[in-house]
Amino acid sequence: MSESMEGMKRTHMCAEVTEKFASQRVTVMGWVNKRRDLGQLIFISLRDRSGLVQGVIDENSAKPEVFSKVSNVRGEFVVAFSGEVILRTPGNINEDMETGKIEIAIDEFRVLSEADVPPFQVADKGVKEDLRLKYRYIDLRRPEMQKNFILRHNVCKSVRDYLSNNGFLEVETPILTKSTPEGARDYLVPSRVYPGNFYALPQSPQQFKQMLMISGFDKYFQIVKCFRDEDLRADRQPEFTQIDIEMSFVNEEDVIEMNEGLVKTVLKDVAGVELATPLPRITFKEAMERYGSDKPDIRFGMELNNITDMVSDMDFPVFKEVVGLGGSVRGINAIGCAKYSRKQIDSLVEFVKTYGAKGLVWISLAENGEIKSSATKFFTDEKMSEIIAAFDANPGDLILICAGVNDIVFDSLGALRCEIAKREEIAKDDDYKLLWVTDFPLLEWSEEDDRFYARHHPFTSPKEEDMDKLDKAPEAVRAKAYDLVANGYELAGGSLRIYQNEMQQKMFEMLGFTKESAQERFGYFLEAFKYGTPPHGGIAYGLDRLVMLLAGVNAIRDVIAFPKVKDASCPLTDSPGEVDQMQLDELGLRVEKMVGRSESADEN
RNA sequence: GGCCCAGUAGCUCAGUUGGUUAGAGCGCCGGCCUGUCACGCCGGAGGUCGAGGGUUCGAGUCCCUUCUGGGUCGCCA
Repeated sequence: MSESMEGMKRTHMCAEVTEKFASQRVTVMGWVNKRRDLGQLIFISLRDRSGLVQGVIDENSAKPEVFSKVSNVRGEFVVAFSGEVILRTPGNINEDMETGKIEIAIDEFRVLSEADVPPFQVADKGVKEDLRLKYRYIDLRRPEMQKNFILRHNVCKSVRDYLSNNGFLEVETPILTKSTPEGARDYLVPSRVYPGNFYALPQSPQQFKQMLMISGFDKYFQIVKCFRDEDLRADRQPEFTQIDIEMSFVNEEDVIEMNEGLVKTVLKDVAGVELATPLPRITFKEAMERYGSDKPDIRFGMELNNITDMVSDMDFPVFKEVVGLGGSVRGINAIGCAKYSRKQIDSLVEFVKTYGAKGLVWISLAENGEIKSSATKFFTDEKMSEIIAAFDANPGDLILICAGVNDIVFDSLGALRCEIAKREEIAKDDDYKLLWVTDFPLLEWSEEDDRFYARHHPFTSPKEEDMDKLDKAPEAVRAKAYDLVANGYELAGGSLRIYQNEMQQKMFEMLGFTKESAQERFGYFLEAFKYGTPPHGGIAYGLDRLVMLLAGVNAIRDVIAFPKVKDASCPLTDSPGEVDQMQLDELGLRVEKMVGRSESADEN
């Protein structure tokens, strides 16, 4: 039987009831975390967003109807109780609880809402993802999850405060907008008024924020949902949140400096971390050479070492072949990994194969000085010593070498050094190592489509000093683009934009657009540039990733209240779902192929 | 679309070489208990071993197909 809360008013959140309220009467409301029933004495551990507080009731001094209500509650019932705050005797203090020095002597008790036995307990650890998400509202009661969302709120607040204090305006941009087929797949929304026409959900408010610069807002930001219909990962959801920023009359230095202030402030505000600025910067080229990645994790070393020249004279087919093809031979020194068994090394070989590598050549330096290798017979003693010296390897180390075309070698070794760091638990979650990666290539050649694509987006400005290469060697042109990288994650990415119409036309031309097709797709945007465009640039952060890093979790699902699962569906609402024929008719849509989700799921 | 891992009680898991009636902890139900806080003690219920097919005298265990979830490659201007 549930009761009304009429006449009862909550006076405190659970965790607020500390010893300073001793002998005061308080009223708390929340969920029964646990009932500990000792017969004539019952303890109720009550939970709300703030934490826990314990209520106690003694059969001998309590009204029988109150005692009976308390003895009948179960976990997750929503209850309210009032009573005097009493200090616990020294032997009964719970040091692990904020409110462990007191308890509430219950004299009034109401069951506001009963609860079925939940499918899993709030205290359960390691509950499977699909179950957690199906009953997300219960999952979100877990203190770890509540902590994540309080953190998320604090991050947003810190960002808003900092940007507001620095002259930024938050302006909202449309969610129903126009499809821009460059880049990720769009989510489409059919138009009722114009059957056969579609809005697209924004992949980012890129063009709108640039038009806001043209409008003279000068400094804009928005904490905004973005949508990309691509496959999910631990750090990728189809809808995610960006901290989107754009500034006028700035150069790269201005944008970088402002953002260093931002991350420094956020880290200090929410995590108490002192971030040393200015942050290190490396160019894209250097990031690839040293870390095999454009988002290097610099919490640990194991940098890549190019030994192509050193091995070019060797009569080893694996090396010889790639050197002949213009590829390279590079490796890393996995410090202290000579202990790896053959099986463990084989698993590393399998690991790099997923990145397209043919395999790994390894040299293991045992503690006792013995040297083993997967290619011993091809190495002279002299060559072996030379390579070991090049990697600065000592007894106990394991050298892992990959040969192939550069892209594959970088991908493989870049991922391998992170994999080894993970296995060896070298990197700590609360060690935040941020850096800027700069000087990205402007364009990327697509073999498949036989054309260039903008690596960042088609509004990114080339570097002045590379302008002369635009026609002769487009692939060598660098962009005024920068990424903020933290612990191996791309935390933010941005650029200075093209603000001159001729340059923008030129860019479209290079991307293979005809004047007409550029006009058709981006006409409104090009038009806007004609009416007074300030030089501008900006950046966008993956808010979910930022919060994930600060929360010390390894999937953005844990910092998104109602996330999607791997196939982009939602186990809680069971979306996406079919719609009525009437709705389809109204939109002028006919479904050709239907793949049911619910039917197949029900058969299990 | 590819590859890898997992699926056994409500939850988390164990289950040997294929062999008797599939177990544990938590939770749940009933009883006892006045200082618990992972309360304790006694008793009980609860299983399509994800599903389908196959091999076998015999399958949770082996094989095939499939579903669900996770990770990842491709993809993500």
